[in-house]
Amino acid sequence: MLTFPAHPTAPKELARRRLLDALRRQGPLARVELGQELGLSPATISELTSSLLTEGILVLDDTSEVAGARGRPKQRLYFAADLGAVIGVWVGYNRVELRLVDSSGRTRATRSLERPLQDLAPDLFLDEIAATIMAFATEAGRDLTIRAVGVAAQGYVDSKEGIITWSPVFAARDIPISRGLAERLGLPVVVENDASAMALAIARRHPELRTGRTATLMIGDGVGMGLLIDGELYRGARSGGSEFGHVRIRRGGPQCRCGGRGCIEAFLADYALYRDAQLMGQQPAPDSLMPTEDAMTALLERARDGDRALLDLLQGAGEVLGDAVGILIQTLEPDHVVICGPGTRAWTFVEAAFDEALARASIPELRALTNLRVLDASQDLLTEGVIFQCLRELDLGLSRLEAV
Amino acid sequence: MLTFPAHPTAPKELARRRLLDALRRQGPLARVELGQELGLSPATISELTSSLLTEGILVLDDTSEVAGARGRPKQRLYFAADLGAVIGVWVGYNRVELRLVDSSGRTRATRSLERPLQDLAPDLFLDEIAATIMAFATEAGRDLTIRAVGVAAQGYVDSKEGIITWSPVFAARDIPISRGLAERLGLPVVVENDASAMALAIARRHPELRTGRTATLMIGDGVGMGLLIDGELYRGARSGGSEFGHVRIRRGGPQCRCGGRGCIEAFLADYALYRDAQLMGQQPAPDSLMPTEDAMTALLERARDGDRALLDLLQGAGEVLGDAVGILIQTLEPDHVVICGPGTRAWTFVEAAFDEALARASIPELRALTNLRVLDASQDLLTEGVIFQCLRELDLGLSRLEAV
DNA sequence: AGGGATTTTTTTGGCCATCGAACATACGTC
DNA sequence: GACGTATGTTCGATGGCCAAAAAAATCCCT
Repeated sequence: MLTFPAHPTAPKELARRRLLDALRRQGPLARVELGQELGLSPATISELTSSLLTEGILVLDDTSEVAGARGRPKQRLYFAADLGAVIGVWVGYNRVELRLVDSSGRTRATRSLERPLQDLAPDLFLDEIAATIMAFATEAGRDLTIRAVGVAAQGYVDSKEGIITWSPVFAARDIPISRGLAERLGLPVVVENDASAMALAIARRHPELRTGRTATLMIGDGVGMGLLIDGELYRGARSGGSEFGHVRIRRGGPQCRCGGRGCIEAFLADYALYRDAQLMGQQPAPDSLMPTEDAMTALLERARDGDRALLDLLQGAGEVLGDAVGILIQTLEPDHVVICGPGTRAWTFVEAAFDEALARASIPELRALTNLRVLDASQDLLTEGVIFQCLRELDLGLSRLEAV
Repeated sequence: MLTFPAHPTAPKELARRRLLDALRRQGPLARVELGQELGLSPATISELTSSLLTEGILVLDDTSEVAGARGRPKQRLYFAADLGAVIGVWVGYNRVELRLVDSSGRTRATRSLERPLQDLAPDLFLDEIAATIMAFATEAGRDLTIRAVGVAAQGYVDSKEGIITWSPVFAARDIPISRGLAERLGLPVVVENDASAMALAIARRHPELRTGRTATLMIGDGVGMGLLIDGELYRGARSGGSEFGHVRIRRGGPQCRCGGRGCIEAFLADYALYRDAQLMGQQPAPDSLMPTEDAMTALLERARDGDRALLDLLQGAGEVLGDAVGILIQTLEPDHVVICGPGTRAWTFVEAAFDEALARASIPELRALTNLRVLDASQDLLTEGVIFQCLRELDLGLSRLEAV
């Protein structure tokens, strides 16, 4: 199978789809809860779920028992684990993260590879990725049928067409990820901007972020932003994410990977901090390679030891971040702003300057309406987010009714 | 009546509401067109419309005849004109615009008043506005029942609660417009940010702006931004609009009305241009009052005559505007960006610098996805936009079924 | 002029998704 | 062990919606 099933149109299939999607988004739910969620009567829910149960699509979920309540206990329902699996892939500058999750959402295996891909031509790039996925699948998913693959990548992604239009981490442009991988793997492929994937995954863990507007700022290899409106991804002009990291926040500022100058990313991303720190220390400027995790830990260590110049650098980064969040608040007035990613590891050294800059860059009345939080979210969530989207696409197929 | 009717929940009323809303948004439509729009069969549409016609809510619309087509001609339907009227009010720094529109959307009267309101205390402010509306209603709407009032204002508006939380043009804060006017007028009141109202009105005239994301930048007394997603208003944290004009785009830039420095508005708004032009001409800085329309025309005249300093000033404004649109594109990736408002009158002197700045401030691949247009939209649209929202709220009442 | 051709609108009969109400079930509690 | 409470199921009935057929209103061609 190469493509995902189409959206159902028949009324009954639509109801099934809404029910399955509610389960996917809200986790295991009892029938009464589904009824409230979907605005349907217990009778209708009972009919829908009984067929889904006999078809083996749903199962009773014993793990999430709520004891101590009066009355007949709730029976929570969730997806069966034997409906196949999906693989989520995050492609970074010189690293690839893989995750295999079964239909019930349980992670079966993960893998992390150091593998520089940035200079490959599109075809070779696709060959490499496909081979990596295939190897992972045969090794980790022996007993499972792989149903789909999700890819999260930095940059501007057209997730409708499945193309990485432009990415700061690949030399090639307009890489047809979906088509290319689908041909090589014989599976449907979802492509998502990595910050969007992160936003989705975080919202799954924090239900309060699923109502209203949540802007999730991810700082790491680059700076990305994912915007959720009532838990659903806001998609830009071509179904892509946002390139908030390349908002030019300082005129004539430092060089950025995108070719511009003074982008937010050029102050906050790992490579930018590393580059500037090296320069300050009179050490030769590194070539454009990404710093290793060890190098960044060492940098943090220097800051902890009170390296004045480095602390100034981080303070400058905090200022830029404050201005950036100011722009977000003034432009979008989100209910929640989440700052996450590896870039938050230096938060203690950044916070003061951030607060001060944000105070100057936003109107107090508006700032007060926005709930700000800094999360130490692990990179694992990137693959989780795109896998979640994959599963939702596959659920469309499950909502189809078999002719009997 | 003080409040708007609640959203219907019964299935039939919901269908009526969807039908009426489609008519309100897409203008007069034939039954077949309604069927396609709503995904309902001709049979269902026929049943729904026949009752709406006998109830006198809809009428046949002869004005929009399409000749030359084969087959039986379409009968377009639209709202009857005798279901009452609404008044739309735009409250500016020292001007109030009024418009009276009947239920069929036809403008029956307009009025424009010079009336400084900015220094009044909330209660007096509400008294003034209420008196103005009342006078206009008794004079212009003699034969019509006024059903509701819509208010468009600059600043951060909580349109759910009907409060102007913060506005650069009023000294007072948290003005309870909805409640205050509803008490004084005995009518339900809609409050909307003025740029949002403008965005709605423009989208009504340009159907292509109703699909995808449209960011409408309005430059005039201040700088506002309204964001539409598939024709529907994006609402921030507290159902407000956006205060994009107070994004701080230059550190330590010129003073802004909001108290900050270097806001977009402080470079582009009429008062800012006027102030800076006066300063340049060695003339005494004007007090904080808004320039009159005449003063701005004179300014434009000086630019046409080749006043070097003034042209530089406008060029600087163009640069800021380019950077601002760059931020919009990088953050939201809208399908359309519309620049409108009185501030566009100097466009010829601004354009070159704008283009250059925008090119530097955005990634070419993303910029290419955004359709940019500059519209010479008149201020009249402000009242039209908020009236449109009023009518939609009132349509909720029409979608209710009478017990028979 | 008149008889298709074409498209819109109405009418009719029937289906099926959903619901209300009664019933069955499975606990805690006293 | 009876009662209270909440969840889940069964069954008959409702009514929103549709497909198909018919009617209506124009254009078009001979």
